[in-house]
Amino acid sequence: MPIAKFEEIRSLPLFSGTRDESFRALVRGAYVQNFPPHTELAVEGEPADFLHIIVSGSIELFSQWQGRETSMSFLGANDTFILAATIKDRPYLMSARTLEKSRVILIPSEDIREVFENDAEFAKAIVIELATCYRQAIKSAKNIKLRASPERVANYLLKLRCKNGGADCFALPFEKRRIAEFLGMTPENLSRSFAMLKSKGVSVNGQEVHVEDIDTLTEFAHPNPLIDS
Amino acid sequence: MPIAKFEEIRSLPLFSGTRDESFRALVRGAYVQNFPPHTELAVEGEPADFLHIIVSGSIELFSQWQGRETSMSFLGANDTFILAATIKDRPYLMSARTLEKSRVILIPSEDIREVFENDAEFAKAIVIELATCYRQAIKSAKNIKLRASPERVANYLLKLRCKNGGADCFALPFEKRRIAEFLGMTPENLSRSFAMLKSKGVSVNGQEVHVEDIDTLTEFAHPNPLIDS
DNA sequence: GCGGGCGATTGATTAAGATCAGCCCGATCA
DNA sequence: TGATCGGGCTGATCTTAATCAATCGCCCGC
Repeated sequence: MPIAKFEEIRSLPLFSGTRDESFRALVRGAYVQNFPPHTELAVEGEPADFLHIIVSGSIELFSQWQGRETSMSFLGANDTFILAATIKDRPYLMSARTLEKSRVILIPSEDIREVFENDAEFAKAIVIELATCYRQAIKSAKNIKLRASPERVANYLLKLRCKNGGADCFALPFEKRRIAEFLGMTPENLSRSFAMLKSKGVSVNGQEVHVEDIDTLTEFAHPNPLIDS
Repeated sequence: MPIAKFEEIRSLPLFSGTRDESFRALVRGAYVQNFPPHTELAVEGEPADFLHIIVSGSIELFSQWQGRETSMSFLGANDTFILAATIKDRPYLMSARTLEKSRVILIPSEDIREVFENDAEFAKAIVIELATCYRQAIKSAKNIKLRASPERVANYLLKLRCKNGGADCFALPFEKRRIAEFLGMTPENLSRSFAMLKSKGVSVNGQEVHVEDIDTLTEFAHPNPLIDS
């Protein structure tokens, strides 16, 4: 594996404090892999053999039950999954698939657990990462349980706008049907939500979003840092 | 604070590995408090000044948005909250209230963070605890997003039965309206779900649940370890 | 023992969202 | 260039769940 790639990983919050020795132990058994779009990298229920770190591309975490499917989250460069399963040595709770061509580092779970035992700094970094994931999961649950679907869509658009530096014009990052699943609704209803949000100062054409009246949209969405971070 | 109480706490997974010195540092600033039923111990949005550990009683974590409220989880003896906020030094994402008379230990967040920095064993224990909470949150989200409400009720009853050692007769642990909120439905619909589950071999009278046909109930519920643990 | 209050239940109604079906449009490819 | 396929849109319909309203039953205090 190219040294340069590891230097990049080394600087991630998860590894920045680890001892050189520990980092080398992690790297030793690790490998990088390229995946084409729409490839399953992990299947829920299977043992967590590797911690995954995304170098580039984007990945969807999703779950299934009785033939139904729901999107749990979208991940991008430098994100990791699925840490909790690795640490606890328990099966994955979610499946993972690439949304586009993606490059992923895989580190054997056993190595992670061993370094975690011996390197206090690494353990602390993991705590921070897990606490962040946990809080994100809580926010997501609040979003689903407390808001109706057009409200979720409105807040999602506000968050996207924020990620795009506050620009009033930006692109949806994924297919609409993925976004719909993530927001806990059908593609049809996402479409209808976009239609009704026209009256709140948003227009969506294909992947392109135009926020024409941020105040009206914000007033409708009632964004809240304890949900939308 | 009575020494005996701390001995009990000392044996919790979260503290069992910590050095004596660290444990003493944690105990030094801690105090125990009794709360009457229906008392708010924490309000979402406020800074996380204390890690809470429940000695006895039961506590509900809940959230509000725009006048709506939802129950996020129920906690009992030896459970802790809200660890992630304490570690990250960020505001609570959920409010907490007692459901009955409860006894709670409060440890200043700063002490937790300091010991966390210096005691690797404590940090590791926190990782385990956080990973468990995270996985629980994911399971809960899957439950809400993938299942219709009578399915959630059925699986909730199966879980209760399991907690009661597999007995076919047991009591609901909380008021029905709390359970309804937790399961993401109205009390009316919880009532209707109970009524429809009669045909699946369950009868609910007041707080008393009677599982008369576990096979039929199970077949309807399709319990799954990746959701119901 | 008698009201009063609250949670639970039940039925009627309304609203929200899912499903189904038909159509459009742009990308792809023969 | 024309055919095909898949994603997305839209309207109609159906299902689910929320809301509203009335009643019941139980606990508690007077």
